[in-house]
Amino acid sequence: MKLAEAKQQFISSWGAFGTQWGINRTMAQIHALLLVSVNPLTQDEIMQELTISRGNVNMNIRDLIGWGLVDRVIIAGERKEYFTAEKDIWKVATQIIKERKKRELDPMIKLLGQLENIEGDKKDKEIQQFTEVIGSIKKLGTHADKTLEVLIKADENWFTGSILKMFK
Amino acid sequence: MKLAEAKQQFISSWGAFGTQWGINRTMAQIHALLLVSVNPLTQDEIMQELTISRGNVNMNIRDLIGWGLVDRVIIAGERKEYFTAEKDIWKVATQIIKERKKRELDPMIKLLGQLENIEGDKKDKEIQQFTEVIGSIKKLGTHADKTLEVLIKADENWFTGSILKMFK
DNA sequence: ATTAATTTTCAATATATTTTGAAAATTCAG
DNA sequence: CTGAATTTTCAAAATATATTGAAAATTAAT
Repeated sequence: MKLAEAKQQFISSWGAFGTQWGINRTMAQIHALLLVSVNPLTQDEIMQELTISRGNVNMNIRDLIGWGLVDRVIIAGERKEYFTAEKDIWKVATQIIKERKKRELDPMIKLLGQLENIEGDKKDKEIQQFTEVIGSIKKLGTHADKTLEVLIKADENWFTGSILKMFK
Repeated sequence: MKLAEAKQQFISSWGAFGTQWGINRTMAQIHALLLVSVNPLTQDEIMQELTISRGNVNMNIRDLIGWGLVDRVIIAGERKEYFTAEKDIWKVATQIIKERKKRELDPMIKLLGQLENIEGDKKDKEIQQFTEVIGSIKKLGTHADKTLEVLIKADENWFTGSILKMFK
């Protein structure tokens, strides 16, 4: 397979993959494009490469920066801003985990905590089952939370082998 | 908080939570409803409870059955079908993991394998970086795949005991 | 075999999400 | 400070996704 074709395929598939996980297709595609670009790109280059509008690039780039996956790069003597993606996949993964945990898991656990205390007869079958289900989801969530916490803090070692240090 | 209110809140939040993870809101809500229902429900009861159409209930119930999260229940002497959800949250979680792995992670790893072999000069910076990025994503994916495989096969001790050891 | 109850399908419709593009805001060189 | 280059915003338009509801198919009782 030729490089250009493979790049296209990767960008397109990464976008589709993201969609299945609740991530905006274009955001995933921009991320993919920056992952396989050796040099930082400008908004115009991204527009051209993916044939999408300026506003779309701008908004999604900002989101990606918010997710900590993309950085602005200032190139001396250049007026335009450039953008680059973290190439160390381990860092990318932990960053995504960290953000989703913060944005979604933590609030869910908090909510479940609020739903645990139900007024009424503790012997009531309905109440019993409800508290049981809520309690166990919360427990599972809390476990996952702690596990991910450790995972994020762990160093790259368990992700066996050395990756991509050359591009940093 | 009253039970009815808490149920409502749980169903609604579970729906919103699902949405963030690429799961149809209604499907998540039906699942939540069945999770907190002591007895199996009919399509009509689900329609009423969530104020959604018959077709919607039917399609999403079928999806949920496809995900292995909901079962048809035959009640002797009753013409209508009843539906119930697995209440053991550990089983629910492993089932979801298993399905998403099969439906999404495995195909992605397969694709990455195909993108790894690029024609051309192996010394070319573009080609080098591309193969490096694809390779490392594939490696991470494979690692996650294996980890989840073990997780799925493990019994509930993972949940109650300490999953954390693995990453230390 | 008939028919009433129930489930399933799917084209049409409604809703939610994403994208555009031009105007406004900002930045910075001269 | 001025104004051209660049970035940002956001209402309107386009697209994608979910939902409806009635007709068709299936099921099971008589």
